[in-house]
Amino acid sequence: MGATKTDFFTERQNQLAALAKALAHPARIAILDYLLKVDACVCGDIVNELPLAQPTVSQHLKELKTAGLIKGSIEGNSICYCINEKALGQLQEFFNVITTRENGKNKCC
Amino acid sequence: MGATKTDFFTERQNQLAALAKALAHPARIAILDYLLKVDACVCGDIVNELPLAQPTVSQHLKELKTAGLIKGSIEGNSICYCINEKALGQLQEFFNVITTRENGKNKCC
DNA sequence: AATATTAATCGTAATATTGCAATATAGTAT
DNA sequence: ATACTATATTGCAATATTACGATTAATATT
Repeated sequence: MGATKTDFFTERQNQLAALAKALAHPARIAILDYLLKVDACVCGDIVNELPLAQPTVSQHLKELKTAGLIKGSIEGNSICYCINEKALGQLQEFFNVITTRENGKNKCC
Repeated sequence: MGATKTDFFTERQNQLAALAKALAHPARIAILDYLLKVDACVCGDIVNELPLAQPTVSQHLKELKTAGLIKGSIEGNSICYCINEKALGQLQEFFNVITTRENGKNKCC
């Protein structure tokens, strides 16, 4: 097998999982870290920041973009990347549900 | 290849990626949803809630437990699972960094 | 003790991800 | 036009994930 049974889960569950999957690699966390650090758009020097070859970085950027976590716009012959803040709302909302819940509601553990 | 180059990233980046990976499947989101809904430990009726076979669910539970997102304690001949609220602090903190940032800092996009 | 219940583990097939060399594409500059 | 620069795509090998049947281990019930 190996194929996720997406049909049996809700749209929201699949969407949350997809967002989490986009974050599920240290290189992609590192890319987001970098975009946050420079606090602005960045035109392609991400490759120099990472210990990975250019095609690999390009692939990770594509996954982040597909998931909606970053945006990219063409700027001459380079490309300008930046964080897409709005796209993170769903994930943050999910965490808020968990952490705003009162502690100690569990009957065991 | 297929093997992630964890050595080249920071401890924090690897840890965040590992947490995200644990969330990166709709079944595991569904398990967390269910644990939040019943707001308590649940002894194995998670299998009945999901469209997956018992060994598959057991495997997903193991991943969530390894990542620290849930806890499990033995209760007779069944096992009691519940959310581990504390373990989510890191992920939430990461999102806070992103969303507390002022909007409009991007020069393009 | 014999049987049932609950959940983990093993083995394995199908599929997905990771990483990179090689190549392609598209814009810039000379 | 030619060469250069920046990024994407392709193809492929190594590895990881997903799913489940079969089995196992442990406790409960009769």
